[in-house]
Amino acid sequence: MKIGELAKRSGLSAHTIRYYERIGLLPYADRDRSRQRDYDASILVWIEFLGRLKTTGMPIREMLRYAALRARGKGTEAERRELLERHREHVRHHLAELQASLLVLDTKIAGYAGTEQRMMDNDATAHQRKPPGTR
Amino acid sequence: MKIGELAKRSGLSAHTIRYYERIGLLPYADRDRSRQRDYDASILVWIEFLGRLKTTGMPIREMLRYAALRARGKGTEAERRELLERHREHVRHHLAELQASLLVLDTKIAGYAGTEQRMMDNDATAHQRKPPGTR
DNA sequence: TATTGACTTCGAGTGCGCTCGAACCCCTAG
DNA sequence: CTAGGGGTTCGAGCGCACTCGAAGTCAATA
Repeated sequence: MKIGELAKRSGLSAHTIRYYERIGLLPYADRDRSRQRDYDASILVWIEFLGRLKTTGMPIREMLRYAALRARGKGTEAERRELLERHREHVRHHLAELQASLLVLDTKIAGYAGTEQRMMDNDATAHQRKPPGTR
Repeated sequence: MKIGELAKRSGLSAHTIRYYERIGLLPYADRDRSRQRDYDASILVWIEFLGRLKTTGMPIREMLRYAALRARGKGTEAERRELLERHREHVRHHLAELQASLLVLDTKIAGYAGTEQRMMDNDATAHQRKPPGTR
């Protein structure tokens, strides 16, 4: 598979794939006789996993640490697991925050729904202090 | 309340507060006789809500649209509600993705836990195609 | 043989959301 | 009266994760 095909299949752009290889997120790809990258389908599994890490907010720095351990192969399993477990905690935390904020959003929206015809003004522009005497 | 105090209470830096005012996320603050910003505690409510929007991934551009409607005051409730409802959909979507990825993470971690002494190698470095003849 | 189009490397540019430093001002306490 | 510790404006710089363009190579097709 050449880079264009992999781009289509992975959803990454060819530019991004080269960038990922450059920084070490993707292993250096074999080249064919004309120096073009030639991929095995198995790379898609790795790219998809990277996508999961990205979706869950892992910075590239951290992915690189994981990728490096992975490239070193056997004997790094415990470290990889720890890295992933730490990350999982971040994700759980973020998830909880998101859920809490979603509730706030729901409340706010419900407030607007109530305002629709009643104009209860739950959200006035009343930040500028104007106690008698100021200004 | 001066900017330093507000910074402490809101968790934003004074630099960030000024930046937010500059771009229009925070209303232009009244100044005292020596041209220093003087805040009413009610601004904290708004900052906290901005934090929710930020936590849930709303870009500043969008927050600005909301802030502008809010500043216009009455008559913009329906628009504000719509904006928030659209955002809520984004959040729900993101939440779902996060949950799915969390499951993947769990599975992966469980795989490593199993590998701990057994070395099942669920994650080999086998991307470089090497069918007999290549290279 | 000529053209087409996907590939190559390299380095510069982009958008986002801050973050910081410089140079200056003003009030209060010692 | 002086020193300190706030504050002010302004514009430049930063870290992240791409994204793009230029200039060139290569192989398959008309």
